[in-house]
Amino acid sequence: MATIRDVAKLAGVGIGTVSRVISGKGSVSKKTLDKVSDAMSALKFIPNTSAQSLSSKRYNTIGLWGTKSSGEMSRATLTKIERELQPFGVSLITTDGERNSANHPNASRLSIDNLINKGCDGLIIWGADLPEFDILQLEKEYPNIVLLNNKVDAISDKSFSFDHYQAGYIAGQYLVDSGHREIAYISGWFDTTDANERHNGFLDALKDNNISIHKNLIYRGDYTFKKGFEGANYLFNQEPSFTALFCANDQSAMSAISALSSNGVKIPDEVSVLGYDNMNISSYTNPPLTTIDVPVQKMAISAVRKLINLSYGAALEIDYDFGIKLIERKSVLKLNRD
Amino acid sequence: MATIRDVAKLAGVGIGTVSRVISGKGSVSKKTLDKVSDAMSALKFIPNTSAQSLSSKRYNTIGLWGTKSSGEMSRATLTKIERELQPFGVSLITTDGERNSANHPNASRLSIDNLINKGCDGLIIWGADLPEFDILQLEKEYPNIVLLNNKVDAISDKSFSFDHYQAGYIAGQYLVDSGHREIAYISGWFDTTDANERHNGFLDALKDNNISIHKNLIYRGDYTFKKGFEGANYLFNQEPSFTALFCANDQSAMSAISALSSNGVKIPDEVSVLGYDNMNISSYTNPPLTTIDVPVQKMAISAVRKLINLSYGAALEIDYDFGIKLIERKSVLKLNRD
DNA sequence: TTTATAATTGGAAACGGTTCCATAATAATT
DNA sequence: AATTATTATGGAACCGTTTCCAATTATAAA
Repeated sequence: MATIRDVAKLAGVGIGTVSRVISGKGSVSKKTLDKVSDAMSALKFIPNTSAQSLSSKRYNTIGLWGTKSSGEMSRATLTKIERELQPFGVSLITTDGERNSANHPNASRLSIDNLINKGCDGLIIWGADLPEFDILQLEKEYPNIVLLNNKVDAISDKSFSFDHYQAGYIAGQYLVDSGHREIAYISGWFDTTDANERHNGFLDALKDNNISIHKNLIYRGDYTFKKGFEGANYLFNQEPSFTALFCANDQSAMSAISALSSNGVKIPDEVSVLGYDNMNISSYTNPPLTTIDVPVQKMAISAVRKLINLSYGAALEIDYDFGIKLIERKSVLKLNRD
Repeated sequence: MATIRDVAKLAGVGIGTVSRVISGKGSVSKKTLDKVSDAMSALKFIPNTSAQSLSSKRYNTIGLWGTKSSGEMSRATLTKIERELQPFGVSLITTDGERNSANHPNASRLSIDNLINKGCDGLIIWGADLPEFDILQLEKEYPNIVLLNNKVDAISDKSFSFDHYQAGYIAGQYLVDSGHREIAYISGWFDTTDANERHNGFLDALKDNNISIHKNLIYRGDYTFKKGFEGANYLFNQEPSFTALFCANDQSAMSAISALSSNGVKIPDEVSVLGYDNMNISSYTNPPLTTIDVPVQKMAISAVRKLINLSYGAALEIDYDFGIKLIERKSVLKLNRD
């Protein structure tokens, strides 16, 4: 591997000049620039990143910290993030982070520190696993962070999240507006704030309409296909019966539809199903799934852009507004249409 | 940030000793080890990775190179890979690689070089985008690579792939054995070798049974839900009719089932559907999907382990055998059972 | 006790860049 | 032409480790 000194020698210039050529900063005359460029390609010179980072303290890397429970981030979203980074020559280092637990009360922070120590110029904290206090603490020590799918008011400019309460509310209201009164519900986990908000929003909408869900018609799921399937089978055998089913995410909604259908239930004629997320696949279920659109990719993109501004002093435009959209397809029947 | 010299001074030892403590290599007496450890934690010392890499030429990072067309690698698989790496203190850097094209005949190699220059000890080349010649060339210059979902005979010990030809064959044979003669087919893209192998295997199985697919019953898909849906609708309107449909992956199979069902076609009674991949969701379709299991995660894990051996001189056991399994669920009807 | 052997230790040199400052070459101004 | 401002340039010092070797100390053998 050729070094900057080899290049300097071959080009007949000093190492400072070569460095200036590499970085494009500082002034170099056209003539020397050519000489150096030639030498660089003759030697197939490639700057050593470790040396660069060591002396400049810039790592050209950002870290993505998230846990299994951060939610479904598809490869596609990851790719979008990488695409934003690429023009800046920055790469992405991903981690499967730890959650805090009884035995490891600050496992999360430790795994974050680990990531930072790998050499990151900034961090995307994805999901709402980390207690707010810890986030604020972290942000104080290490300001180049950005929250994805989580909101902390004190650093709302670094938060890229979605109003899950409002979205849950809209979901509930939509079922009511469609004339449904007997409503069943397959929930998700309740270990993150966004899950709780969605839950509360949904329930509040019903409450505001003087509707309550019969306790037999609530099934505690975990966002998986499996629990959606099992949940729907469970609910199918419960009393009272119901005309609509809200699922905390599309995955459970899809498998709930399958379960219900295979029990001979006609959807939406006999039971309406409302999902949440708007996954790729949701347009291709039978019937196509009516669902709340959660624009993860948009949020992710905004988050990285903000992080780029923060970490590299760029001035990219940032979008903070992720409107709530209910995508009407065919899985919810309007009972009051006749 | 405390440096190794700060630690050395506080502990009253030389920097070499501190370095030995950090790495755990070389001998250090119990007493000094304690002194140094104390000093390290007192100063919250954390070794600087850039400096370490610069002088040791070890980066503790491996790169994952793949393109959109590499196939569906879920976040779950990525996580599995990270989990294998974690015990070695190695992290993963992912890239959305470029494919070669007319204007950029060696875009792939360039983006790979880019990744290498970021400082990787090894590389996972995921998918079969890269021409075999380029792979061999790359492997010569940079032996720490491993192929995932691709096979190059000359470096079969570094190839972790699945016998797609055989699997395709088994799929075809299964439909025939189940008594199907009128078979339709939604293919995938044909731009990677594995896609072609699967295709050939499937067709050869039919040929060996003297069955040919009517040209109207072949739909060229692209592995997406969308094309699966459109394809099934297309085929539904074709003559002649068919009793079985093979889809090149589960995604298209799922949406094909939806499309067929919404046209009133009973599955599997009227049309059997066979998928390929065995995704998470495939057990929860209606009916549950019969499909070929492609153990991506297993393959990925073996690949990383091999790469760890290669890059860090470990001696992990490697599994090269990824058996082909056809998962019988409910979407294929046995016509000859009566 | 003496000698041979092994374990421990310190620190200079090297890794390959960036930064910064002194100096040289040019250009602009008077 | 002399002076001043600007642009170019070289290279020492530094970033924070690892590596290696010489020197020291402890241990075992004679």
